[in-house]
Amino acid sequence: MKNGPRQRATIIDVAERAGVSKSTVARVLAGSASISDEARDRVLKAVAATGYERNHLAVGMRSGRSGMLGLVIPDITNPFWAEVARGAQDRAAKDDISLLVFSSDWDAGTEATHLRALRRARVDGAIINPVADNFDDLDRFGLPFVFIGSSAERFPDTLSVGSDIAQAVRLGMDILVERGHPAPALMLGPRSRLARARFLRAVHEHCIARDIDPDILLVEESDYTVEGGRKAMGRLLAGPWRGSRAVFVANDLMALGAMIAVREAGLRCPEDISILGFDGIPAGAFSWPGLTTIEKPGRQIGIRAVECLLDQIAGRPEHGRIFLPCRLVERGSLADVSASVAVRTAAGR
Amino acid sequence: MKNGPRQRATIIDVAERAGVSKSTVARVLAGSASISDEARDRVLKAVAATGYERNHLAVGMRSGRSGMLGLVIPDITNPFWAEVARGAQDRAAKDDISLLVFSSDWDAGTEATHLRALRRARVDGAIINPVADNFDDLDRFGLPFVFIGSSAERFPDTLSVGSDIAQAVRLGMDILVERGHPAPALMLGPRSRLARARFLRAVHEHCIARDIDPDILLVEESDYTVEGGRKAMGRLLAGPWRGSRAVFVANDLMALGAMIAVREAGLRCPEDISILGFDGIPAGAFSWPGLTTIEKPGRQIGIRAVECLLDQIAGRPEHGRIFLPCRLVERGSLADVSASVAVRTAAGR
DNA sequence: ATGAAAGCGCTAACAA
DNA sequence: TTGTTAGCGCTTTCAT
Repeated sequence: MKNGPRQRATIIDVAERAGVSKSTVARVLAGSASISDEARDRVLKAVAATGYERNHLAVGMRSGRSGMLGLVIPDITNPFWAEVARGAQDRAAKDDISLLVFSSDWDAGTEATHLRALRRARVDGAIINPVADNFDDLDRFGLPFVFIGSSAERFPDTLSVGSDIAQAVRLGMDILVERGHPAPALMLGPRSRLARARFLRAVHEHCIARDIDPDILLVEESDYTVEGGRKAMGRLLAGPWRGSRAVFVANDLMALGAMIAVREAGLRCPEDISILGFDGIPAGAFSWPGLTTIEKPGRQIGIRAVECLLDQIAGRPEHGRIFLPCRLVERGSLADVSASVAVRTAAGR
Repeated sequence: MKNGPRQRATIIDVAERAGVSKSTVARVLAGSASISDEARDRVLKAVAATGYERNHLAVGMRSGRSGMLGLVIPDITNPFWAEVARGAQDRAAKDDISLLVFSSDWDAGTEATHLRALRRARVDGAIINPVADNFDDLDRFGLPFVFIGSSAERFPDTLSVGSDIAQAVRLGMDILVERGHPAPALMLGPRSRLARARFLRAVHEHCIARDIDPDILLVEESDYTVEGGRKAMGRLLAGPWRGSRAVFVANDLMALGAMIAVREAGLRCPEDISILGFDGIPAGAFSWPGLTTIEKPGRQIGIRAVECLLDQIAGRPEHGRIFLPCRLVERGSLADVSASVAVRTAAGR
């Protein structure tokens, strides 16, 4: 049990050993041109010999650039956000930038605390999934930042990277129609969430384009959890049901819950009820049947967010709002009744 | 799109505004006792008025404490490691410490790069799941650190926090016996992994204690992935099978794969084959049947690792190696055949 | 091409 | 109790 620190070499040690001045060493390290080969050589050797490693704290202090970025997401334990974090990490590492990662738990107070920590740590910028309704600290935040995720929509004037929900919904409705479910039931999140409105709007747009009355769609509401999805599906199953037996669920966790409810009701998915999810969480691959879903580009969001932030910090032209396309992941939860839809509808309860 | 930085107040601004010296401000900020109420009052007011926030870079530079810790795990996208990260984050936040998180992808080179980044960032210490076989940089690492996870076992002389695999295996074998599967098949990870040996050793110890010949246990080998587990289960199903039809799988991903293979073979879990997993990943809750498994205390590991590291940094008595107990999570993948084991065995293929 | 020196924001002696 | 001062390790003029 001896793992302890040691005295670290500074630029002065290197300078002494190389027989040059601090400034020369700094120049070599910075890759400056005006350096004699001989000097550079001796400095490099001295660096190797002393095991010198630049002190980023000192650099940051002098230059005003800490070489760190902050990432504030709701919960690193949530697979989607973990993907985002991973993308951000990888992209940042490319530029030799470190990431300070925080989980806000969807709590405005916690978020505020984390943002303060980021400011004190003097990160060069931050990527944030905002939870506070009114980000009034926004102006006072005093740091370059980029918003990510659907909650960023509350701030249309702010740089942000998110998934293209409208495109995703279109993708979902299209495959549903193709499989013979032109009027699926909808299982949405809580009214308070902005993503819900956006989801619903996209569905309406689709319906209108297809000449379907959006109001004939059954709508059930839940809370984005497995248990919530289970209960909501129970309600759906207990009520009247028009059209083909398919549900477009606004999040995978609820979809998984819905699947359980179907089984509990003695029915089968997809034979009796088709389920289409939304998110692309890994667990969807292991359910039975596998969950057909729309996958959000989590990793890409992380990557683009870092790039966007870096550009902003460097004063490069800004990007505005970026919406990344989602992808259909076909597994087994969607039945194809396009050939027999009339029959099935008649036979339905 | 106006989110930009601003000029930040320094301790000098505060001092001027309060009409005191820098040192007085610093003292107030540090909570020093020797301060007149009047001075404290004026400083506090000035702090509020200027919106002053301590510059951690500067503090770190002067004091040698950056207030940051490093966390290097294989992959933040892996639910177990995400749990660990979350635990570490939460514990660190309590002490107002920030976490630099890196994913090594089980690659020694990547790990080395990340460790270098941590050193340059002058973190006060690091929590590492070591991937390098020989951590020969260990002495040269030059930072207080704590190892986490099973790979830490390669370094018995080093502070570490991990799960108690022996206890976990005992837990698993006990429930297996209780349910009438005294001699389950074993699905293990690759030979190269240290966790495998430890797992196997614990099984042997159990067997010997129960007077069972360990060699009668069927052993299949795979690679800790879902697909690997699926294939391995296929092999198991194709071969001869002694005793009750139960498999103790050394990781949940493989267990989920095994479940799929069972279904593909036209069999049912748990009626035909019982499966016991190991890890406690969330996806296990959504499979059908739910995966009965042994859950590793991921979050606790993160928490304890930070505490252990902080203690080490502060020079408090060290902890040595810590093994945290695992927990049985009962879902539906384990049949109870204790009453009818003789019959079933006879009926088995 | 190189060195000397100032200073980033803060803490910690040392004086007063 | 308070102020003065000397750096922490580095970058960056400004001279040379």
